[in-house]
Amino acid sequence: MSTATHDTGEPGSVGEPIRVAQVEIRPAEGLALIAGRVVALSVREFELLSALAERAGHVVARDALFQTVWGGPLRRGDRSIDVYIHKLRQKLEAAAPGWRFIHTHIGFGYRFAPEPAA
Amino acid sequence: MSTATHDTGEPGSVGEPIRVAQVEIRPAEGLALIAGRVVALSVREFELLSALAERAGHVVARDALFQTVWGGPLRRGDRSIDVYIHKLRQKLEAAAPGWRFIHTHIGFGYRFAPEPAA
DNA sequence: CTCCGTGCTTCACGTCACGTTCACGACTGG
DNA sequence: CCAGTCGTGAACGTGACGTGAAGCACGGAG
Repeated sequence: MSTATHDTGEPGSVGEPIRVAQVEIRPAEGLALIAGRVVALSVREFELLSALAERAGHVVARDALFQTVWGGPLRRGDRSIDVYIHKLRQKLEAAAPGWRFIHTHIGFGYRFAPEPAA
Repeated sequence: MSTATHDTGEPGSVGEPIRVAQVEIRPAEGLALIAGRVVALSVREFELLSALAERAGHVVARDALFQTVWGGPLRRGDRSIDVYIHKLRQKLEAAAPGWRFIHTHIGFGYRFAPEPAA
C-alpha cells in the first residue's frame, strides 16, 4: 500500500525526501524525479507538488493548499491553484506518459495518487 | 499530526472517520473508500452516505435524512433523496460488486448495512 | 540604461460535473 | 383496481474547473 514512509515528521523541517511510487521529491535540492527523469520545477510548482505528495492518497482542500503554498487565505475567484495544477500535470505527464498523478475532487480539492491513465 | 482535529463529537459534523465493514468514510476529505477503492463523491452524495453510515443498521427516516443533508424540512413531492440514493447505490455497487449497502424501508426511510447481494 | 528571458498572476472562454426537477414505469398495500 | 411510494433515466440551469494567452515584476546580459 503506502510506501512505508508514514511521515510523522512535521513539514516544517525541509529536508526529508518524499517518495511515492515513481515520484521522488528532494526538498533540499528543489528537485523532482519522475520515473527516473529529472523534472525542472519552479518554486511554486515545486511547493505545490510537495504539499500534495506529503499527503498522498488524501484529499487536500484548495484552501489548505493555498495556505501552504501561497501563505494566505484563498481569495474567492483566485485561479492560481488551477493554473499551477495544470502546469504540474503537464510536466508530470510529460515525464511519465500514461500515468495520472493529481486527481480533482470537485468542491473539496486535489488528491495526489499515481494511477495508470486507465 | 497535521490539522488539529476539531472534534465536536456531534453526529453529522465533520470529525472522525466512519468505518463500517469494508466502507471507510473520511469526513475531513470528502473521501470514501469502498473495498479499498477510492470512490469520488459529490458533496450531497457524501453527506447522505455519512448520515446513513453513522446510523448503520438502523432505519433512518426520509424526514431526518433530508433534515441532516439538505438542512430543512422535506417538502412534499421532493424526490431529491431518491435520486441521490440511486446515485450512491450506483457508485457503491461499482466499487463493490455483489454487495448491497442501502436498503429501502417503504414509508419509513433507508437503512445502511453491507450485505452480500445473494 | 535597454533588451530579453523566466516565473507568477490575471483574464477570458469553453467544457463538464453537480444538484434540482420532471416524466414514466414498477411495485406496494388496501 | 386504485392511490401512494419508490426506482430510474433524462433535461436543464448554475457553478467549478481546464486551459491558453496576455499582463506584470524581477534579474541578468549586453
